[in-house]
Amino acid sequence: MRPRLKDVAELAGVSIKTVSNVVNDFPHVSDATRARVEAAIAELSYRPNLSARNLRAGRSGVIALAVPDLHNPYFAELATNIIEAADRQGWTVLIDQTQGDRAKERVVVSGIRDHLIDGLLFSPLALTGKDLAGRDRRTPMVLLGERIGTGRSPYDHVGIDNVAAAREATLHLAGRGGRRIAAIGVQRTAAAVTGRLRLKGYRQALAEAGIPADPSLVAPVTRWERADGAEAMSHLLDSGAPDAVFCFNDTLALGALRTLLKRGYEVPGDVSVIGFDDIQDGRFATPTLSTVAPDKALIAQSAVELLAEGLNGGTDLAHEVCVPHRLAFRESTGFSQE
Amino acid sequence: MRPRLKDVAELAGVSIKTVSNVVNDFPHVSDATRARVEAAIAELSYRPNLSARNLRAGRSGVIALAVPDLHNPYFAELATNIIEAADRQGWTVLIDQTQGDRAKERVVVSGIRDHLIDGLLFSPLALTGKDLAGRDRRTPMVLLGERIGTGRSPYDHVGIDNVAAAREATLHLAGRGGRRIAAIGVQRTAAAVTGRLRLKGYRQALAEAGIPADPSLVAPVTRWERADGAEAMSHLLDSGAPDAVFCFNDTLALGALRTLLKRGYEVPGDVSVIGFDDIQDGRFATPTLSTVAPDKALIAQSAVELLAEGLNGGTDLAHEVCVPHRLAFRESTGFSQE
DNA sequence: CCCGTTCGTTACATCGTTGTAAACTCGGGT
DNA sequence: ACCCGAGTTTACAACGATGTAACGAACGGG
Repeated sequence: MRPRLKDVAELAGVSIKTVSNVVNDFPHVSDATRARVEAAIAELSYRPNLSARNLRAGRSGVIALAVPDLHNPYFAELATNIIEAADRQGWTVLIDQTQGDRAKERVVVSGIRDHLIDGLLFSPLALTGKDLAGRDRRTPMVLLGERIGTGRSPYDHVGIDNVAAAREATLHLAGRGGRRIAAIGVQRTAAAVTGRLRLKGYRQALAEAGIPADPSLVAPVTRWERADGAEAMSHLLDSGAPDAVFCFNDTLALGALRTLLKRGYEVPGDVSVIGFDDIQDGRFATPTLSTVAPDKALIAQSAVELLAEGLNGGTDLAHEVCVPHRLAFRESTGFSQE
Repeated sequence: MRPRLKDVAELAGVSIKTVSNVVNDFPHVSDATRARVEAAIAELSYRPNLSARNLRAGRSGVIALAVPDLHNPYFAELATNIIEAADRQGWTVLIDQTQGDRAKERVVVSGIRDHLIDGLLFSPLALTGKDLAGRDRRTPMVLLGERIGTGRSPYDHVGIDNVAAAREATLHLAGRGGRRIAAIGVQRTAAAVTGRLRLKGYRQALAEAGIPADPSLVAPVTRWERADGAEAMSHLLDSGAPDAVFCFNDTLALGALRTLLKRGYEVPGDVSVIGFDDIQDGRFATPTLSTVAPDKALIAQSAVELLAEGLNGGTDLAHEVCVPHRLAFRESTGFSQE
């Protein structure tokens, strides 16, 4: 059996509470007693039982991160950042994968794990405002990515300015002489908020650059994965090749790149490509991929801080954090460095 | 406050234990009582407190997965598979990132989380047999990837036959006419077992194919990341280009590919490339990357099953599971399909 | 020399759940 | 009418840690 406080206490010849006091670094323990207890702890290699401690404290020291899929490099990188940020707070992160499936996302917000976790970082894809409405608010939650529902949400939220970022990316393509600028990534589902925002930014930029919007240049996809990007690019090429493509994320862009090169187009010679997310893969693709780079470390840090605040009572007002982004210019839009 | 069994019991007018019996689906609860209790549970939206339950049961329903880094697509994909397999067992997975850092790996095996987790799936990079020796064996552990230390290990292990796989990959390159076959991925650190095994397979294949081993074609790296692959490839090209390259993982291969294309080499025309791991990125690289494909789903499934067995007492004998692999032939070695 | 103070240590109750064993209810057999 | 046993329900004691309040010892001041 694992040693308990009681075992240590007996070995050291003191009471259970004194051992507890030593373990928790409480004052008012004489040096002699402390030394004796520490020796006993070492001898038995005692470790506090977290279940018991959590039961007593009403906390578990574990937070959950719910993302669609770790295969997706963006979420894998985000998860890494969040695990690091949580570590600095002394928290352990437990990861839930929802596959962007609405039913699974509902389970996650429903608080199925409420007793196991102190807080939830949630990056939803398919959820609507309604799904959130009935949520039991005893476990704090911070939303990552897009806001959900209309109007004021009672939940903290960390995201980036998608419209502005998409606009800048598109303007960058236009600035390089793009006239037939395609967009890959709109989705049909009602919940695809991010895609709609990026489309909005894309359109704003076209208007600003005085380029007429051509609906045939907006390629829909079902998911945001390489295969979808590849396929969408294929369709675009079949119906009159664009001279620039803004992909709503890097994964789509890598798929598109693949199709372009396979079909003999030069990038950025014939077609420039820019993505979104700044995943590591893009930096080593051929050509290297220009992209919108959100500050992922800051997203993670902010989210964890908001959660900490929510745990300590926090304010009733929901916070909105908008994390800055920058454009990373690489070979796919004619730059050689970075 | 969150409702407890006691609150439900009072509302339903029964004892605490009866509620507990209903919650746990015990027999010998009359239909009338059951209905009354269930109504009370629903009304208060009661959920069992897992800390208390775990304290009582001595289990937590959580297992830990320790990997070097989720950025690394191989581990991200493995993690996904493991989370799914664990889910089927009713377990939640908690992820630790070690960065391949020996100190952090030591912390992981030392059982720092022993009270929080029921078991540990561990994919070590830097650990040696010594580090494992002192481990407290009360929490079962399954090693993923390479075996550690020499001789019989007391731990379950799931891996693949690296020597055979590397041999096959190298023979494939030789079969396509490769004569100057390079290898990228050996590491200097003593703990880099996987690299040594793959090197062994590479050498076996060369011998078998009657190709003299040329030490200048074996490129060392510090880590197994894209940048390292790119740099190693650069050195190889500077000192007399090879006509084929076996990279010890796909990430290295993607980096090498990048360098080759950048410097004007054709793949597979001038140089064939094969990797190891079958990460998704390789399927959409240009050209698509041939690779050794371990059965990741089976690795995950086997590991989780072994852990389950270890938890239920299990046998004292350590299990060795060798999961099959296959070669995926793609464009980087002259195939167009798959 | 006694008392009040401070410091160090202790016993006890408590967190929410479940296993054990005992108690209770009720109908049927004697 | 009474007992028995199957079927239900209950009280109580754990699981291991920690907050509370109280205790004892040592010390200095009056």
